[in-house]
Amino acid sequence: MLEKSFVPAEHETSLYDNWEKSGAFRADPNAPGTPFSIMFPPPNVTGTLHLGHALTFTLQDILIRWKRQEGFNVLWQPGTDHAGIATQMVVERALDKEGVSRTALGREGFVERVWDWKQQSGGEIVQQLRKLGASADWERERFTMDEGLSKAVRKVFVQLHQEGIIYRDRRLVNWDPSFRSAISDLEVENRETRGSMWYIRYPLEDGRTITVATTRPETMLADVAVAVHPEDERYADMIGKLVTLPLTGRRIPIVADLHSDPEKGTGAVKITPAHDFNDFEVGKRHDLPAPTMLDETACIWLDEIRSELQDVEGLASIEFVNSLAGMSREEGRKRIVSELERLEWLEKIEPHKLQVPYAERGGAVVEPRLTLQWYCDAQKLSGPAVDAVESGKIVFEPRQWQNTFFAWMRDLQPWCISRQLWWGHRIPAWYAPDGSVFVAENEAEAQAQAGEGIPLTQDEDVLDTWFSSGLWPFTTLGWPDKPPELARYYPTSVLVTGFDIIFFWVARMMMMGLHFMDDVPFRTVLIHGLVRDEKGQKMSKSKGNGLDPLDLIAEFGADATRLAICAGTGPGRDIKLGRKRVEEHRAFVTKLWNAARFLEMNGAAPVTDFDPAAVQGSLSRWILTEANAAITEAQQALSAYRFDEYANCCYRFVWSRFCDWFVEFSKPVFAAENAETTELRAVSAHVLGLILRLMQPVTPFVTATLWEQLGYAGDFTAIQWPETMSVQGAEEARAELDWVVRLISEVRTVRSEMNIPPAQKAPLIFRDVSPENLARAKTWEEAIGRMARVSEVDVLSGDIPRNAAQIVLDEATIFIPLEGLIDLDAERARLAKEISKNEGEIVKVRRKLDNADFVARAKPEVVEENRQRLETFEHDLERLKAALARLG
RNA sequence: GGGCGCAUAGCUCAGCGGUAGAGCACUACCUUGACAUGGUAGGGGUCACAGGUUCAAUCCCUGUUGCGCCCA
Repeated sequence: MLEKSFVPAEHETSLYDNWEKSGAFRADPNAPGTPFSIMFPPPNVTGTLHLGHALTFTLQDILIRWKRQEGFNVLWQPGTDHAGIATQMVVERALDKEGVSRTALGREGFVERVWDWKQQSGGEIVQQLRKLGASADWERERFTMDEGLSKAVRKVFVQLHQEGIIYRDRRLVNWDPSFRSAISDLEVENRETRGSMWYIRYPLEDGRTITVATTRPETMLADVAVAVHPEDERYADMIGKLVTLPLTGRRIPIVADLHSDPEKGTGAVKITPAHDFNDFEVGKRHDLPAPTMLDETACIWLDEIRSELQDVEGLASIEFVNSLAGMSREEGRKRIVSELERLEWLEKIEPHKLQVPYAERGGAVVEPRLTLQWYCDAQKLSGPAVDAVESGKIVFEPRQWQNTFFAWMRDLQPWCISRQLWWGHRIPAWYAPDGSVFVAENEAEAQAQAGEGIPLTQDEDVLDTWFSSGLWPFTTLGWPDKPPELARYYPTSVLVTGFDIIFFWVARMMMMGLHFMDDVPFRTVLIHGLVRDEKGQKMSKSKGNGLDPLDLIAEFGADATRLAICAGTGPGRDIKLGRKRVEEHRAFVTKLWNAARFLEMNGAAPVTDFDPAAVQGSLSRWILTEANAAITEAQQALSAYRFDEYANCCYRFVWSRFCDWFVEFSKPVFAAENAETTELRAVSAHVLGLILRLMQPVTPFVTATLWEQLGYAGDFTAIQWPETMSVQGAEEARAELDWVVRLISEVRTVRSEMNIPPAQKAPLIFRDVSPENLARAKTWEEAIGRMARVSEVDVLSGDIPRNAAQIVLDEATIFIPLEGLIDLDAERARLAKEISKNEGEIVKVRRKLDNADFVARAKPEVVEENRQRLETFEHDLERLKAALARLG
């Protein structure tokens, strides 16, 4: 006997453990079946489960479980990435607490500590994903720093280097002065900030001055030119002249460059190539030097400008500039501005809004910095990826996201892949004392290239984490070896991820996959939205509006959490989620549980060899037909990645059909104990089984619990997706039950509107009823009686009852005599309302049909449909009017 | 500044060239034997605004407004 209610916490853990132990999630490349594979978007190894994970992994699990049921050879490949910066931060922070510094520990010792950390507390998230029910093949779990994946990374690096796609270059990068590392331009977030525009006068040698406007006055220490627009008449005769830079006394030229916007500021801008991306380009165009004046921590650093410092009375002072050394950029700015003010070279300060680059991780203000780094020429890899999307080999779902992809791919910048960190894949490049570089998969090969006896040192830097993530779809499958799973599961079927990761990861997997595997990494890219709170705000720790999915699971169950996510996931749309939403969906789990309990109490149990085609009863035939429709709809919804429709379809069938009508209609049959009862027990058990199978992808726990406790045959993890059944007399059964449903609904409505207490039963007296419909009413008399509070079903003989409510249902008029109970005025008002509704419709339909253009041009079936509607309305109207007339 | 998306019931969202829908919330009634995490019924919408195309527009096109996101 099932418990009174389903308590998820009592079942989830043991169910999941059993599934995992039994190997239910295991992929077998040697087994038959069309492959269906999904790669985990690897979460950070430092990560803990948040709702964004819950969303993406729930959707993936739904697809995976569904495809498993459909008999595909399924692989869901799990794993985590090593998250270079994040992990290094976590471990450094732990070391801080012990009073140990990273540098004191040394590189080897530190990396060892990171591995220790990973062993102990890394990968918490993969445990949490189990709580969600994620049915990944955990035996295949991979980590981007695994030996196999690391080997692949080295191989890829070496090959791309040989192909000239990876190279070393000295150019500006986004530099995080707090981590002291280069970061990707994708990891920089530009925030609009209120700042100032400083107007500084630079003196020409002829006594004139030119005023430059800048948002970064401190970088003037490294100015190498002033640029004006070539067509700006104000400055035309200054081009080519020299100005003396205040503070440093350096003499720099005024150059003409299109970069200067005459509309902005004064139209004259200072050029600091080593500290601004635009200025860097200007510097290249005019062959200007690019001295740096900030060190790796963004403090003022004079080594590269010291030699040119000069004292100029009232303008420049070596002593002053020297006093700035080692100051933070913020402090340096203050000192420089006040010195300029003191010397009267500062013209004015205006409030100004500007974009300030912040590091997404850590939040430091990013500084452009001129360094030597490794780059990947992504542009050379991009062609095939763009082709793959254009030709439809890769399909974005929803499709519009391909535009975002194209826009980024068209404007690809060289990808800086080196990071000044210790945790990550160390760059496989070795240097000889003379500076020559040897790129090889290991030191021995590098040594062979360099020649014996040449001392080599390996590059200190590591690779961007996304470099290894980009290889994920094939390195997790064993590449560069060629194990069977690589051929079997690559290309993968669907990639599921949020739109925020299209550039970072999706595009890079495409480029790498196509280059090294010569085939796309996945066929479909399913892009979903972000999870927001109930008010539509982005969830974040600082706002404190975050919701822990583990709390939701603990309180409402994993099934309810998954249902809420599934039902709320419209195509490509953000999903608003709160506790209340999850609570609502728990009600559905409960409803299903109770329906199953009812059937169990009434002796319904699975029957082996049950044959839907042999079913006789019309109620049974009807519910089987409805089940067929639900199966088809669910199938279509999932095929189209319409998770909302899939959930909706489950709701409609289980709640609005199965529970609301089928279960209610079956009560008298169960009570009767006859041949029909036996059949109905088998049918209801069968349909419940279909429901469990239909809903397994979204609510695996409650469905499995019911499956096992009610004694359904076979291992739940191996159950199949339901197929539609052939049902005899489906149309007749549907016509019959639909009529009874309409009758009950009408009677209920009338009684409710007349305020007739439910305890007061009343007969139904039919007039002008067809023999067929009368027979239906008689067959279902007991159910009609209970559900519509009807005492008996009769045919009118003799006079029309006085003081009766009247219902028009198809050909029949039905009287509900309620002498003394109904308010005749209310009944008149009700009928009048019905009449006016009908009349309104008739006017609308007539207007159409009277329009010659409509009849001539509209599709014939539309015209016919409207004629039918008119007929029905007129027919009902006539009877309703007669009913009203009878009341006097 | 460029691009994209959204605007439908109080809320969250489906829909879509021809009858405007669901869930929640709300109102009334119901402790009837699966379920009060429930049942029954009901109210509630110029489908943002203005043009256009069409026999017909919530739906397609153009513009406007408001909101959100991405890129510069």
